[in-house]
Order: sequence, then C-alpha cells, then structure tokens
Amino acid sequence: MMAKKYQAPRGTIDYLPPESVKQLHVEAVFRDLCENYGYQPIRTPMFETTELFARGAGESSDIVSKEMYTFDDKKGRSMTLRPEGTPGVVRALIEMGWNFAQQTRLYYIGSMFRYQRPQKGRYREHTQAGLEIIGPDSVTADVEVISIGVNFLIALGLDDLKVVINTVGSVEDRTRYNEILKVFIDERHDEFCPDCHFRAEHNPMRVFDCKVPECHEILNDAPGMFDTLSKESLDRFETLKELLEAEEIEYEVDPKLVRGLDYYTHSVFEVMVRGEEGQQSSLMGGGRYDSLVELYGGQPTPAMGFGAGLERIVEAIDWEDLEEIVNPECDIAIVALGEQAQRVAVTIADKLRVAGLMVHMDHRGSSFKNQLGQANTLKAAATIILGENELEGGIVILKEMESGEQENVPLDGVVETVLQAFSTDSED
RNA sequence: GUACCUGUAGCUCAGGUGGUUAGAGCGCCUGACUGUGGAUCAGGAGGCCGAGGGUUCAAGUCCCUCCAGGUACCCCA
Repeated sequence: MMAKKYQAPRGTIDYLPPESVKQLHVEAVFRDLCENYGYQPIRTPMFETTELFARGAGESSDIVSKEMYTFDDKKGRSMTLRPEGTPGVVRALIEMGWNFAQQTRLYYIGSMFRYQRPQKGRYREHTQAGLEIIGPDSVTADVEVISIGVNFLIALGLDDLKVVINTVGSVEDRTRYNEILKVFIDERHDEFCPDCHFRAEHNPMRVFDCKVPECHEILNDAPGMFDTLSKESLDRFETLKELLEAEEIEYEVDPKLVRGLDYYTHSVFEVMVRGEEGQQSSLMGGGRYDSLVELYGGQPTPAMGFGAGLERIVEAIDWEDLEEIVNPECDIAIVALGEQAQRVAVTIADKLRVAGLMVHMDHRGSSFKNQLGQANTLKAAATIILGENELEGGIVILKEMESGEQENVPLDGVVETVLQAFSTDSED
C-alpha cells in the first residue's frame, strides 16, 4: 500500500535550514531594534471574530471582501484567521481596560493569513513583524515608526531603499472628500461600472481601486484628494517631510499610495528595495490610524504602526555577506571510533555543550576519515579524537584543526582541560 | 479570480519529430591512504520522470483533469 502523499497547503511555506535560520535572524534583528526604541512584545490570537477585521479594515477593502480565511466554529460563530496584526492588538488593549492616556509601544512577530493567488513574495500564510505606538498624535511619533522600519532594513544590509509616503488626511477630511467624490460619481453615474456604483454608496474612495479602464479615464477628471485636505492636515504632512529630511531618510511622495485599509489617517508609508522589479517589492507598509481605537469602543486614541513581510525581506537580503550566520562556526568536533568510544564521547560532548561550547559529534559510527571531514566542513576549531587505543590508555587526542597540532590529554578531566583552553583563547 | 509558462535523483538541470535496463554536475557514502581533515582518482547508493486517467504495439516525451510553483493583471507584506 502506497502511503498517501501529503503536501503543504497552497501558498504556505516549510522553512527548512538554512531558510529557517535566515528567518530567525531577521526576527532577532527586529526584536533587538524594537527594544532599543522601547517597544515591548505583545502576542494576540491568530484568529479573531470576523467582525473585528471587517469593521477595522472596511467591508469594501480587498482584504476583507475577498482575502479572509473565514470559518464558523462549532457553535456557529464566524471566526477569521488574522490577515493583519493591528486589530488584535487594539482589541486586546481595550478588552483589558488599558489606560490609553499613556504612551504605549508594542511589537509583534507572527503569521498573517490572506487568501490570494500565491506568487513569489506573496503567500497565504506569511510572517509579519509589526509594531504600534498608541497614544501620541505627534508627527514625531510617525517619524519614529518610519525610522524603525528603515533602520530595521538597513541593519539587515538593505540600504538601497525607496521610502514612499503620502497623507490621506484626517477622518473629517476623508468624510468630506468622500462626499465630494460621491457627488462627482453621481454626476457622471452612467459612465461608471456597477461595481463603482456600489463603491459610491459605501466607500467612494475605493473607486480608485477599480480595474475597469473606462472608470480610470473618468477618474482623471475627479477632484483630487490633496485639494480637499484641511490646512492642518497639509501642515502636518509638511512637518513629516521636514522631519524625515532632518533624519536623512530619503522619500518620495506618491499621491496614489492609499493602502488597502480603511482605518488609515494622515501619514501612510511603504518601503521597498530599489531595482527589485516585480509587483511584490513592498517590504513593509503602515500608517497612522487615529480612529480605530474609538471605532472598537475604546477611548478615542491616536496611533501609528507598520507591518513588515519577513519572507520578502529574507528574499531581498544578500546572504552571501552573512555566511557566518547561516553556518555558525563549531568549537569542537568529537571523533569517536567504535561503540565504546561513542558512549564515552556523548557524555563529554554534552558536558561541553552545557558549558557553552558548540560541539558536534557523529552518531552513525562513520569512519575516522569521514568524521574528521565533518569537523573540517563545520570549521571546528579543535577535535577530540577518541578511539579504542586512547580509551585503553585513558587519554584522548586534542587536535587543533588549523595547525594540525595535536597532544594527548588525560581522559579524566578532559572537559575541564578543553574548557580551560577555550577560555584562555577567548580572553586574548 | 483570468491568461501564459513550468513540475525529471537531496540540490541545479540535460533528456530533437514517442522506441531497448532514464543521464550529468554538486552533495552524500566507500576505497586508493588497516586510525588523521579542504585536493585528485575510482566506485556506490539514491528516481512509480508532480498525481490520476486516456491515445498507442510502445509515453519522461502526445491529449485531458487535478495538484503545486512561477510570470502578467490585481492586490498587497
């Protein structure tokens, strides 16, 4: 009977070494940087009630309308695997009665799920590193968030970055703009497609997402967002640009950058690598969301955050420069010949490991030559050779790999001898 | 969701118009060198040729369906 062949669900990834190592390295860099900025970790469930996401991102957004993994639990409640991190964070804070008067900095790393056609850099389950600063509405907070994002990528060796920014105005601006847009659409009602008619009723700004070419034509005549922003919003955007310049973060303004979530206000941004063609070049995106906390029933509280796609970042990095991360160096390899020697060796190996050394040993009973070859491949600094002759003589051979020099060391106390050797080495 | 391309050893890939036991490089294992490592040479293991059907005397090769990956549209991380 042939065993059934299982395969990973479409659009998901199995991370095996060395890919798994790369992913964890990127995560570690993110955590370190977040801590420098005073952000603390938060973990929230991978699924939430469907309504949470629907209300946050907006019913008419692509994410909510066609990309969610939604299912009914056994009691018939509609649940959804999180497509993004922000709603869960905000919900959690409100639920535990968080004091929103304080300034809260949080970060998270975890899986996000979106049902879409898989492609390179586009998966149905992907890992996102994200953060939120909740409380301050100052532009300096926006700059801080963008700065972490940019510096995160720089720390990974990605320095040819393109930072794109835009403003979508305040809630009031958007309400006013939507009204103006709706009037425009109604005036030329017959020229728009049925989908756009629907959008006009529910969220007029989404007509810009329409794929029908004719609709795009007409929209060239539509009033622009910039023209309808309040002076405060425009000033705010100017300040953002000034502060970014002061930090020497180069940016481009893209008025068409709206982001796919309805809850954004004022500053929105996206970071990609230059020269990386293809549509999945965006490594991170985020923005301000001053009305989401209130929308979820909390104290009206401004906030700002971003999400970064770790798979895309891993793909963008040139790992040749980071060889030592993918293949860390080994301190000691134990060459054990014969079953008896192998049994003695495993104990020595474990003691050295507990003491903090990276120790390799072969459990297959491979040949002498092969085991020494493994030590070589792993770039072990030294080898402990333990065969039947040594066992009888109560010694081991300690071999320094680079010079090839070797000496006999008593089997009793070999762990201490080796540790001693390594501690004096590292003190130099 | 729509269109096109792809799917052969662990990895990267060869396999004109269908034709005997399916190949290479890298990697792995063994030996030359009874117990001393990056080289060289020789050998070996490892494949229901993505899955299932069909055409044919004969299918890795042609046809259909499905699955998966990639590219464009779209969306985004």
